[in-house]
Amino acid sequence: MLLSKACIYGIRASLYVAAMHEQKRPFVPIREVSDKLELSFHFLTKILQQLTAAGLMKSYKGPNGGIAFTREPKDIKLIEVVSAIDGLDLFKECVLGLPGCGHKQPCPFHDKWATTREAIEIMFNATSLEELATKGKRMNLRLSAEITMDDLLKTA
Amino acid sequence: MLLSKACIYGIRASLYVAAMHEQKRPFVPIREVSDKLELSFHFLTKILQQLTAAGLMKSYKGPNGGIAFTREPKDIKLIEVVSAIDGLDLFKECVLGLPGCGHKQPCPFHDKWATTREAIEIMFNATSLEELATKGKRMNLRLSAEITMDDLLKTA
DNA sequence: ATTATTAAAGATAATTTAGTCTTAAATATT
DNA sequence: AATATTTAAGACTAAATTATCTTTAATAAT
Ligand code: SF4
Ligand code: SF4
Repeated sequence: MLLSKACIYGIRASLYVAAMHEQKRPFVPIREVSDKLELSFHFLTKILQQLTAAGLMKSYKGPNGGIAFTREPKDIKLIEVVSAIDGLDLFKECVLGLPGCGHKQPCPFHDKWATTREAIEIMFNATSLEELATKGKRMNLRLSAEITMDDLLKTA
Repeated sequence: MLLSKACIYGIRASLYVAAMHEQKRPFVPIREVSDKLELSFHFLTKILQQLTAAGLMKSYKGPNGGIAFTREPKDIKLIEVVSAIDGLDLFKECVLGLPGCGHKQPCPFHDKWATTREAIEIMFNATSLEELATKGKRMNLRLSAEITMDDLLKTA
């Protein structure tokens, strides 16, 4: 598995919040996100705390509170979410798990892996939250097992 | 992490056995592999059993026993080792963990991920054990934290 | 002030992955 | 036949990840 569950949930939640942001509703309660995406509320809370700790989101307690991005979703790349939750190891590590990739003597897989690894990094680096959220809305794609963007926005 | 530890150990062990195969020493005791690569003998045993169960290796008990590939390492692709241990989910799954990738409505990440995922699959599909083992020998690359091919072959 | 709503924090539990240890079965050597 | 070597199989333990539950703190509305 490329990304941890926590990271996947964090990305999906980020895409939901980004979609709401475009609807001029920047502050969203975590409960709403967890309900809509069918995620554990408490688990998601912890994950989103990592995003606020990383400065990607801000939070506000109390009625009408919630979470929101600190910057415009068009300026936030997916890799920032990945970095805040899983870290950047995926883009630095040896595919064979050997320590000191890039410093020490390479392993036989190095050249091929370095190329592939970079493609993965570029994918996350070149994709903004806004881009995916917009595309999701335009094409009514899904953010959950059976729930598409239309479903999500309908009852927002 | 792209591959599980079990899968990583399985690949590293396979590369060692492939290198020995080229030295006209097809049957290698598991203990030798675990010692050379600094892996847990029992853990590695279980992993290699998956490779024999998958028909990739054969084993022989008793003195001078060990494991060996059933086919020439030049005809065995890395993806076969990955498949036997981690399965092929990595090459089929949604990057966002949604079920039914390819059948159900896609997620917003789909197009980019499908491309990257294919690059990963090609990497494992287009690389043979022999290729990496030979390259490792030729360039004295490492198969363990501090142990290069030369070290491994020297005391074989 | 009181109450309701919300995120933060922390304790606990369940699951999966990783790793260890023991015993059994097969084979070769003597 | 007895012994040593080696893989197979299974029980067990440890660690990491995933998930749940409870309590606390902040904020708003009444
Ligand atoms: S071979 Fe390359 S990818 Fe693998 S550990 Fe060495 S430097 Fe890293
Ligand atoms: S968006 Fe694409 S990659 Fe993601 S689940 Fe759907 S089909 Fe799979």
